[in-house]
Amino acid sequence: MTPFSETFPSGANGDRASGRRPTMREVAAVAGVSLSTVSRAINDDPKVDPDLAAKVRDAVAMLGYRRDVTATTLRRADRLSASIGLVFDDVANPFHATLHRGIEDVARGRGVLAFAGSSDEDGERERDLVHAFLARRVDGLVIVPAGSDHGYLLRDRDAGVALVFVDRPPGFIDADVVLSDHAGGARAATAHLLVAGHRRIGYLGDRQRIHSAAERLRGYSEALAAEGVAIDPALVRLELADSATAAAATHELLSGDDPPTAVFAGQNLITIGAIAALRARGAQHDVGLVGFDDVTLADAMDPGLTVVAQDAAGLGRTAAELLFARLDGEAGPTRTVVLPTTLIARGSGELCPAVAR
Amino acid sequence: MTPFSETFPSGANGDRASGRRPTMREVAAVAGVSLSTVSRAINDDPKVDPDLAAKVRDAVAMLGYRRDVTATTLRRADRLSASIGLVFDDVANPFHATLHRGIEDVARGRGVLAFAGSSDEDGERERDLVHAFLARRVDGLVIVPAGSDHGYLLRDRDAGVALVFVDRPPGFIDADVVLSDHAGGARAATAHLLVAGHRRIGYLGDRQRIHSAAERLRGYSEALAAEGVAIDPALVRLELADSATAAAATHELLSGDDPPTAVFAGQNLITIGAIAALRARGAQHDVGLVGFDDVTLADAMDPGLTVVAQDAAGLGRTAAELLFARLDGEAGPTRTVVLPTTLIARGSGELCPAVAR
DNA sequence: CTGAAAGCGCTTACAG
DNA sequence: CTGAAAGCGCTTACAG
Repeated sequence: MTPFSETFPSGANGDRASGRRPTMREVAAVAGVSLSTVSRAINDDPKVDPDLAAKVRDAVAMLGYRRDVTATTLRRADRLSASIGLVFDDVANPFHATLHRGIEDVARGRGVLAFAGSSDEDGERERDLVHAFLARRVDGLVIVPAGSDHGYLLRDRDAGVALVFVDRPPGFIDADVVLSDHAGGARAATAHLLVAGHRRIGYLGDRQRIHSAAERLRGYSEALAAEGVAIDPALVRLELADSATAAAATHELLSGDDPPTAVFAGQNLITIGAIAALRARGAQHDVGLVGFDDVTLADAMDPGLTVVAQDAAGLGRTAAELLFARLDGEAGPTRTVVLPTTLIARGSGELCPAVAR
Repeated sequence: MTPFSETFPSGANGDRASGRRPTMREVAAVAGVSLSTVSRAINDDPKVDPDLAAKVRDAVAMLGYRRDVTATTLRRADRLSASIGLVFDDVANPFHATLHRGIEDVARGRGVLAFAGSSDEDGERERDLVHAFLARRVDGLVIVPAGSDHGYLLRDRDAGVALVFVDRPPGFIDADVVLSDHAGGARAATAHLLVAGHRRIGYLGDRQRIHSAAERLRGYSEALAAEGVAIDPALVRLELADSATAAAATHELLSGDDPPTAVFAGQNLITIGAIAALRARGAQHDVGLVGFDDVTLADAMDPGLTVVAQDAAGLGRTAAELLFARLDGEAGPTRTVVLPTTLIARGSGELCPAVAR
């Protein structure tokens, strides 16, 4: 920006900068000590003479010096970068964003910063992201797995990269895992509807290749079996990936010969689709509904929406704690932590079956 | 993990790793060429002999070599790290998370990765985060400003760090800014209620020190003035920071002598509080309501929630585009881009004032 | 306790 | 077109 900037004709972007960051060498010159002493002082080495440390502190303040962590990482014996990488389905998805925050809260306490990226549930994008993180020397990775084979991480795990998988287990690699109790939550939701007197309970599920979706279907089935209620395949609709499909499936279920008196929606978007269908039919006060995953405004609905809520922030915090334990040198066998879900009754799950059906 | 790991007694974490990542030097040895040639081949330098390039490619594949971007950054003339830093109020906040995704989508196209962090609307945390990002040599920063003085960034801007502020303008620094048309959106919301016949329109606003909140109040005032409706201070409640406070303020407004026939809620959480209050009074079909910012399930409410929606993903994409334009060397004066909002009518904003009031 | 020197993994003038 | 050498900003044995 200054007229003299063209006196630095180095790289293509060489003239982007009109200033420079001060280096440790310059701090040493100003403080009148050696580079080694500056490094030690900045790293709070207790062996540094207090007077020299003060001189360094002054020089740092005067120059506005800030350490270059990338250079530090390159030279340190442990090669730690104080950075981690996070792979989500989508950073904008509320569940994943809350997970993100849980991880951040724990990382912040250790001065660790997080790269974040979205796989869009594509295994190849997951791997690309992971490789991009590793190229930037992250100390560890928290991954919501999209792909089904994580063998590509074996070499890096053996090189010391800490690894934690969240929400779904990884494939072909042994690593720490943090999960919600999907089956237990689905069991609780279904049992809740059974207690209200429902016997014909529809199930709307996501793609079964997704671990959590398969687990939730299992929970639904187990709860019915526990009460001796036979599973009617006509009441089960799977592979629903968005709200529109879920709404259509709901309409189909309710238009059948012997329709369900209640519906369990196996996921956020599915719940939204089910609500839309129920409202379109004016049936929201007649058909019971429990959804998996909580939603904003759930208690402002009419009736309020009963859900099974996951502790997304808790999943994130737990994942980060496992990750840092590994970085701290914990060497035991890998662990799988399962966090409980919570049923929140708000009205839609407490509707009783219509008498004259 | 191997029994021999204690033969590396270097750092505290020195025995964490049982393997090592291959270096460029090892690739050179395997390929039988010099380090320089490997570097050139990996950087797709067209001057490298195709035969040698092929040898390098093979060695890279055989060793599973991946470049260390931090070392690259240290040595490159332009010092670019292909990383940027993002500061949000809260990565878990839906508006910010969507902003995040918009930025990611543009950055991904350039092979750039993003660090993300939450300021919790605390200026000091914002600055700490920014400094932590800069210590990791980010090329640029996208900041939703929490603090009011960003002079601390002047030196870094002059050193070539690209800077874009989103959602609110920065203080004491000249930089590119991307904003929603908060005043215009609020004007449209208020005008929409005026058209429905409302003359007594309550306003529920956030803390006025927040730029967007002040702008929204301005839009409300201007719309009333344009129709010759005097502003009644008794109908305006400001400094509402959460849903509970907003609900209480709504109750107060509606319990007054000459209550409003409609309410404009100046923000997400405020809207949720207003809905809760209206429902608690059974007034949701009588009192008009428009909220600023869209919400999940808004169309599943009864009545559907009319809102003024921001284009959060568009704000993010625009911010990233401005950032990369600067990194590409664009040197012109700083720009402020204002993105329009959209009014989405769903029912609550189209209720007419009760006749006998 | 302090400093001079080596070197982390790369890129890039500089010769050839 | 290729290689040997210097050096980015740091940390860390090694002497003193």
